Amino acid sequence: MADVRTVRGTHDLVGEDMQRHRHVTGTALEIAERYGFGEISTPIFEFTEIFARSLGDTSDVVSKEMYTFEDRGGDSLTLRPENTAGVARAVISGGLLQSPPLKLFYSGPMFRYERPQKGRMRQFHQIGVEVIGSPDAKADIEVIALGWQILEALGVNDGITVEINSLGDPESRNAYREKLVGYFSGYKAKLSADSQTRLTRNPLRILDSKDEGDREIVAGAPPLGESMNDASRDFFARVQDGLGALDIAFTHNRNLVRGLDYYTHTAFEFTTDRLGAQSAVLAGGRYDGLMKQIGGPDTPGVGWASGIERLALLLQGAPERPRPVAIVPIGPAAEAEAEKLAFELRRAGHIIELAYKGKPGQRMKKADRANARLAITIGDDELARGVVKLRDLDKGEEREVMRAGLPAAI
RNA sequence: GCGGGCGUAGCUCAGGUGGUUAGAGCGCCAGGUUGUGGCCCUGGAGGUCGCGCGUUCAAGUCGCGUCGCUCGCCCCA
Repeated sequence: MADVRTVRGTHDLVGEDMQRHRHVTGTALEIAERYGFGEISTPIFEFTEIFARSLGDTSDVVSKEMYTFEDRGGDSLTLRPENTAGVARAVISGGLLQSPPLKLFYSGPMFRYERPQKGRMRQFHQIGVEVIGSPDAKADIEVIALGWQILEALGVNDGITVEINSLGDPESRNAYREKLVGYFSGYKAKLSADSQTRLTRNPLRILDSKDEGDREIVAGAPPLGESMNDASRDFFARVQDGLGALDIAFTHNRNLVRGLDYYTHTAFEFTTDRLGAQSAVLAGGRYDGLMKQIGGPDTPGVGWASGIERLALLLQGAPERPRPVAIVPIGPAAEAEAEKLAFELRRAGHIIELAYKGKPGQRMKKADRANARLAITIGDDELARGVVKLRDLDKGEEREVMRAGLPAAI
């Protein structure tokens, strides 16, 4: 075999894979539109600074997973590892926030330099939504409901758990961070190497460490709730009540955190145990500090992203394609008539299969393999009489109809 | 970056302890059926056995290396 392959961690999407992919994006967009979301598409690369500033230098994504390169003009550019920063940038640079809230849906490729494994690629695709400009808990509820409904419409919400948590507002969060650092410092020597690093960089992340030893220490850590001020507590209560009123089942996972500074209040994750080591199918939260951090106005936001490949892995089978009608000409005169008929029926909205060549038997076979529901056969006899034969390929029954009445007859 | 598993036809896989022209099923193409699919029969195309080096009279098979894929760790969608 010739030595031509895709770059490690990338895949071609074709056939059933492509159908599943499109089914996910199509379904998601349709439902997002029901919620009043408009679609946005931002460039797949941005100035590196956009991601570095929004994600923070210490995050794994920025420190080791970005595809960064210098273009011919000397600018440092980066293939987007996620899309919230790009959308936020678009909102600022395009002055889109005239009448908040702005509700945006996107889908497209993202790039992270990681070791590929099940449900994880170097080029992967996400769908996502952002509500920008509303500090209201109703936005959090709506966004979670939208995610839930998309998974329901895709038929994959069986076996999915919705976990939510709150980090509180910046005041609560900072108070809690100090408490945590105080607590974990007492166990510093016993923490895993990773968590010792986190202690200075990102203490909240110690809470969801998977290390056994860490977990024992985490179990005794002071709960976040104690550090929350009334406003934060109230906000979280409204989110939970709102989800409860919609009968969306969720669990409160106190160790679910987002490490970055701009995250506030709600954090949530839709998880499954059907994706090997990857459990997150859809995840997001409120990011009230983000817009300001990348140089825009101090504007709140909430959103999520979901991996299309992961959703596609959960899909049972491939979505069915609409069945075509095949035209089978018999003889040279019918050949020309078939092309005219195909054009006419396609313009009338029908899906038409017309093979370029082959004997009638071969064409019938092709019609069958194309999963055609009907075959229209035309020979010299039919041509002379102004009729065509309609063959039902499921039942094997054949009948004659007038050529002139065709678009309506099929 | 670290660890496990696996690389033989388009796909799924056979190929005891090395042995001569490398096989099957599915799929594909054609014929049987010069105006009718599915089922059946017959034939055909398609392989540098991932790549390299080594051991040997002889390597798909053994050894070493390398590349790739895959699963897991970290982290994440």
